[in-house]
Amino acid sequence: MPSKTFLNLSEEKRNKIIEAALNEFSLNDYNSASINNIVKVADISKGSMYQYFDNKKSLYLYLLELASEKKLNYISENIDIKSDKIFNLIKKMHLVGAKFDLTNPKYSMLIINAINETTNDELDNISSKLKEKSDQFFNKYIQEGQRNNLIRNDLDDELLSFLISRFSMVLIEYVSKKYNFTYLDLIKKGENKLPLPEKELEKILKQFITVFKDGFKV
Amino acid sequence: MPSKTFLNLSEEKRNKIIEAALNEFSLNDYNSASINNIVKVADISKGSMYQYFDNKKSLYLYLLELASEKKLNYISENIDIKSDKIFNLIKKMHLVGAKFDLTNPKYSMLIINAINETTNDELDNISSKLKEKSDQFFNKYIQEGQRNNLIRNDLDDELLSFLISRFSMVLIEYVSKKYNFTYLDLIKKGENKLPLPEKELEKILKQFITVFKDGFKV
Amino acid sequence: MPSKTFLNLSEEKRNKIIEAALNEFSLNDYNSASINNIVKVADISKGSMYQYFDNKKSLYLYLLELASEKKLNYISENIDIKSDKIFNLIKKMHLVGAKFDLTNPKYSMLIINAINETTNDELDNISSKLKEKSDQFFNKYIQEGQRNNLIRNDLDDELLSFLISRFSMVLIEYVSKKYNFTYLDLIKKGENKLPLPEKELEKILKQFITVFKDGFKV
Amino acid sequence: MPSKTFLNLSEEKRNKIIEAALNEFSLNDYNSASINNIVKVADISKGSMYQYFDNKKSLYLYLLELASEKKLNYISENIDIKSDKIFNLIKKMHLVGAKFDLTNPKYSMLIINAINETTNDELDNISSKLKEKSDQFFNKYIQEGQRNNLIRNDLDDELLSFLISRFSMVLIEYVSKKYNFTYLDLIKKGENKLPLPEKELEKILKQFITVFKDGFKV
DNA sequence: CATGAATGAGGCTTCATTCAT
DNA sequence: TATGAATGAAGCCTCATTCAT
Repeated sequence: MPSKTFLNLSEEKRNKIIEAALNEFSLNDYNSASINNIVKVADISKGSMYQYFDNKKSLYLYLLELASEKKLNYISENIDIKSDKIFNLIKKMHLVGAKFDLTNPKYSMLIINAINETTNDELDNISSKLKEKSDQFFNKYIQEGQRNNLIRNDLDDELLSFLISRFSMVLIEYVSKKYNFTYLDLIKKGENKLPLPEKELEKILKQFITVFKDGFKV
Repeated sequence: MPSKTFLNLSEEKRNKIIEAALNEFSLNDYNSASINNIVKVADISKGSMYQYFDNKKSLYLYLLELASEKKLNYISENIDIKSDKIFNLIKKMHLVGAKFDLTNPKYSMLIINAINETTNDELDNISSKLKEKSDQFFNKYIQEGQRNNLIRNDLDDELLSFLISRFSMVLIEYVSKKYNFTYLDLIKKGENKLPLPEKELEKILKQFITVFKDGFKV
Repeated sequence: MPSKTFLNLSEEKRNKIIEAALNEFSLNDYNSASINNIVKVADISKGSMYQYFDNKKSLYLYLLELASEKKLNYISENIDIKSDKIFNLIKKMHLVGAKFDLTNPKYSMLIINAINETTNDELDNISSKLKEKSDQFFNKYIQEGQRNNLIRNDLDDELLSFLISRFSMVLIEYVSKKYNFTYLDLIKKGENKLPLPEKELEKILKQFITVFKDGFKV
Repeated sequence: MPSKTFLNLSEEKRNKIIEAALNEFSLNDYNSASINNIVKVADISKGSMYQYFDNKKSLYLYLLELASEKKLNYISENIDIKSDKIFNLIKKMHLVGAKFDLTNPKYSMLIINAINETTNDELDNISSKLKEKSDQFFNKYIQEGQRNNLIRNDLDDELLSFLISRFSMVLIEYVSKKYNFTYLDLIKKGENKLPLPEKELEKILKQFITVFKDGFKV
């Protein structure tokens, strides 16, 4: 979505722009985010911004793509898809995903905000698309689990992947509630460090997986 | 939150205003919703609107209260809290909740939008408050279930209620995905009728409950 | 300026309205003062206010008249015009005037604000009129002093009365600066009590009179 | 306070805007002055104005600074501080100040209006600040006069400078009263020319100084 | 005589985008 | 390629006043 001009920019300048835009779009929803603010913070002219990106939407979608790519890369770099049993695999996916979110709160928040953009016509259902993508990602593993008789077959695979997918989206919310911090704090502080010991994160995930595997009942 | 002036209005006029505002706030997030639009549709002057409500926020919170009240009333009228076993009770709650959402899509969408207002400082964390309230509502039943040894005690009750609570928020999303309609359609058409047979709704819920009760595993 | 209706009101109600209006007009200049606010605080309907007074200006001028009258009464009650020598008389006038201002800050502030209304066409030069009135009041005494050879005759009597008159308008400002309080504080606290010992007020006035009588020079 | 954008404008355009704003703020108090009016007269779009200045206050403070600077420059260019005896110096200061006011009525009126802004919280006590500055300016000379035994030491130097300072603020008022013109006339006509012979101005000032030096008494 | 609902003009401000240089 | 000045629609909100009941 960005012009060649943008891609030819020095990395430093490009990053400054991305950083400024990321900040704005992670702290505001699409409509409330302001291009004016972004160019001010990035210290570039408005004309330049519109030479790099056709319009607000284009910039937004580019950032979103960047964030998605970054997250996917992080996950695929930190997980060994094949090695494990299904429930362990799912646990690891969530663990790695959560670690990405917590150490890249701006990117993560951007994606969350996009998922919340349910009413904005201008963005052609970006929210639905993102959710669908996530649902389908998990669906592969669910189906495989069912084929291997590790996951019960009397339940709709779409339902199961929907559940897993949605809960991957609120996991951080639970963690932050339990450990008393907010995304906003993480974003404002700057990032990089886990706000809780990894062991604790794993404990929570273990419980999550137990629920999904065995259910609530005694 | 509304002034006496508003409450003294003829019911017809009051409803026209509520309807117009509801429409705007269910189709747009808080910032994007426009008072100008609302007064145009309600066919009143801007000055009047501001004699009814102190400001945009006040109108919004009033609508939200209205919606919450309406939903709670609907649920308490359609459910017999005491009569049932825990998992049946939860199933019924969700069934009734879903029925409300599907037959009152504007009110429902308003609440959903409020839950998505995670970035708007002006609304003093309305999203968190709503979620917290829902979490605590379910927590009571979870704790009771644990006391009665119907729900396992080795899992954090907050985690379990968090899961149930969040699930109640996305249930309709799954239903609409499965039955190929969208909230927007329901809102635009006008309301009242379930867009799918109640039996089907129950079937879906039965599966959901099975998952929560027994888990994914074979 | 008020209607008979207003004058026939119970004293209590009338005072409530006056008090509310006084508050608004002492804390805001004419344009910024809001009838809406006044009726809200006075707890009467807008319709009533417009039955008591033709319009904003009419209410304002009424209050101003009230304040002027009150101040003049206070002064004439607390001073024995004839008994004294000219400079003593002037000193006493200022002392009494200052005491009125400090114990009736709302009325006083209203008058000060009116004197500051130099740009508002709507008020037909109320500021000039008030100043002129004050100038002429002092002019009588200056002329008499000159006739009696107590005040030098080589200086324009208008200039001298102008100086005395303007000084009377800023006296409180100096006092409040010297004694570290503000009109706003007095108004907000409620009134009645001198914020400094009367002796101190007299000391300041003694100096002032010395200046006017004998000048700066050694 | 203005943006670079504004400073980069052609002098012609910049002056047109300043002129329009000056007009509005000299003829109206802060609250009553209208940005809408200004942009209409200056023939620019509202959006442009807000690219030049952050907000109304910023524009206002810029004009005020401009006016203060212009007046100070005028005074320092037309007076030889060192050469004179104290009372002569004070007379000259007032003469030069009065000449500035009469030949730059818009700037002068703007400052006077600012001094009258006693009730507006938004302007953070601009009135007090301006007065204090003036008081302190004169205080230096009063203190020096006292050190050199030209001004009596039995009177509070703050009181003396307060008096001189306040009377510098009303001098023009007396002149215009005596010579039958108004600021408004000067502003509306355009400026530049003294509305009375300089000799006459000097005569008035001579009397003023006599009062301050020698007092009223025979 | 009291009420209070209705009004619409006008207030300040922000916005995404364009285009001549 | 970069710039930054220009725009005008739209945002929320306040106001003094009127008039039917």
